[in-house]
Amino acid sequence: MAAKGGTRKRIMDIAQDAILAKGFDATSIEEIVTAAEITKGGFFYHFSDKSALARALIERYIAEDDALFDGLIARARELSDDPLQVSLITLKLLAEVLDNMEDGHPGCLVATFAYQDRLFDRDVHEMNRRGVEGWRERFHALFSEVAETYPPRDAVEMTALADMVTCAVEGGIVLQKAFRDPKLSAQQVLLCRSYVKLLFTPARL
Amino acid sequence: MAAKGGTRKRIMDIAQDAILAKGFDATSIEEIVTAAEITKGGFFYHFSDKSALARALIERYIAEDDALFDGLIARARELSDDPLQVSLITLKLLAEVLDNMEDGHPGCLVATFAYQDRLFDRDVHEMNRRGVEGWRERFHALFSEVAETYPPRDAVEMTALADMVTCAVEGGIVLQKAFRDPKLSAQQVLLCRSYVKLLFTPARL
DNA sequence: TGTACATCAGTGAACGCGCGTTCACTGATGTAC
DNA sequence: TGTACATCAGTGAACGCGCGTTCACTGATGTAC
Repeated sequence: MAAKGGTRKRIMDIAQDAILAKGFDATSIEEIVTAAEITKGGFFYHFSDKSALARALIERYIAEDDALFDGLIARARELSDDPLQVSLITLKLLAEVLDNMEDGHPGCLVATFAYQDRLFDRDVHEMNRRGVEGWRERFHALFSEVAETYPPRDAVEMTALADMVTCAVEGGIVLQKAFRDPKLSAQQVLLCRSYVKLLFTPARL
Repeated sequence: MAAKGGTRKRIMDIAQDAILAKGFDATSIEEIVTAAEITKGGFFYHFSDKSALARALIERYIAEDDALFDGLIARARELSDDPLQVSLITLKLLAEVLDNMEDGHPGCLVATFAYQDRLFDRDVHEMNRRGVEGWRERFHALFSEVAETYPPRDAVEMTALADMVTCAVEGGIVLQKAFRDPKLSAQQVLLCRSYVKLLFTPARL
């Protein structure tokens, strides 16, 4: 028997793994409860229906991801005062986090849910949107700060540049799943970092 | 009654739309045949089982995508002899194609299948891998050619740079679905283009 | 300290529905002689 | 030109299985007096 409150978390962990490998609809409650070593009734004690599971998963996923990004940015700010360096360090730290995941990133719930959005209600859509919006805002703030000091060498919208980080991660995960190469998303984040460096570094010779 | 061979294509078109909006498992044969105005028996006349549909879809999707990329690159080569310009024109043309899709890109089958790979057999995995590999090879050839003439301003693997184009499209589609903003993937391709420009353009002052 | 009751975290059996698949059959078109 | 047969592109009914959901019940733990 797991610790208090352990069953709910175990259900969610098992469900998330399966959903990221097969999709939401193809992941049955039957297989979840078998893996969690409970009965179907136990599942419905914790979640009123299957869509309540979806809401709980996306909510948790976004909260964890937000905390991760905030942690990386805070750490980068400890390591430098220069806004460009803070951005570059953040992206390096993000690449390291992705690189250190054994077997690579298991997949982004936001991407899965976005690609299966007909299955979900307005609540889930809204949480998903707020998720990507949160990432956008964080990187937008970072890059805007850089642009105040270092004029960009090409005309680029800071919102699009902020989205580029998310794209590198999301696109990298898709490629990494298709190629079965766990290093790809970290590599793409580093490429994004290289762009930020070239874009903002002043010409010195 | 549709033209000869029309039913099979109609089934595939309807199925692809539904799969890109809900996932493979959640798309039932029942709903496909209803929309195609045939019976279930008719479906099984064209496809031995549901997984044969998956194979046919991914095969067609990759062939169409390959043809699209080859067309864009060929057109860019008509417009310039300079390898850097060919790359930049190709990326601009790609962004225009994405931008001209009303309601945005409906979603990439390779991404859907990659995110639901537990549902499919080795055949589908292999086709998926060859799909992303084809895109990688095309852009790798393009960028390698550029690098021979224009030394890159940052140490970057040409394979990773080639994957960056795919990432911009794939990541852009994920964001565009989450934000419900159809312009996002074209924007990300243009950002990728800006990176290629900065990376290879020689310093002139 | 003992008893009564409430809450928590499930069990286990049952349900109806929709799914993928099979199969005998059919009507229209194409081909051989 | 007419007839016999084959193939194509499906129809329509039936199947068994697994799915999400419900519900009456249970044993362990917590709280009130």
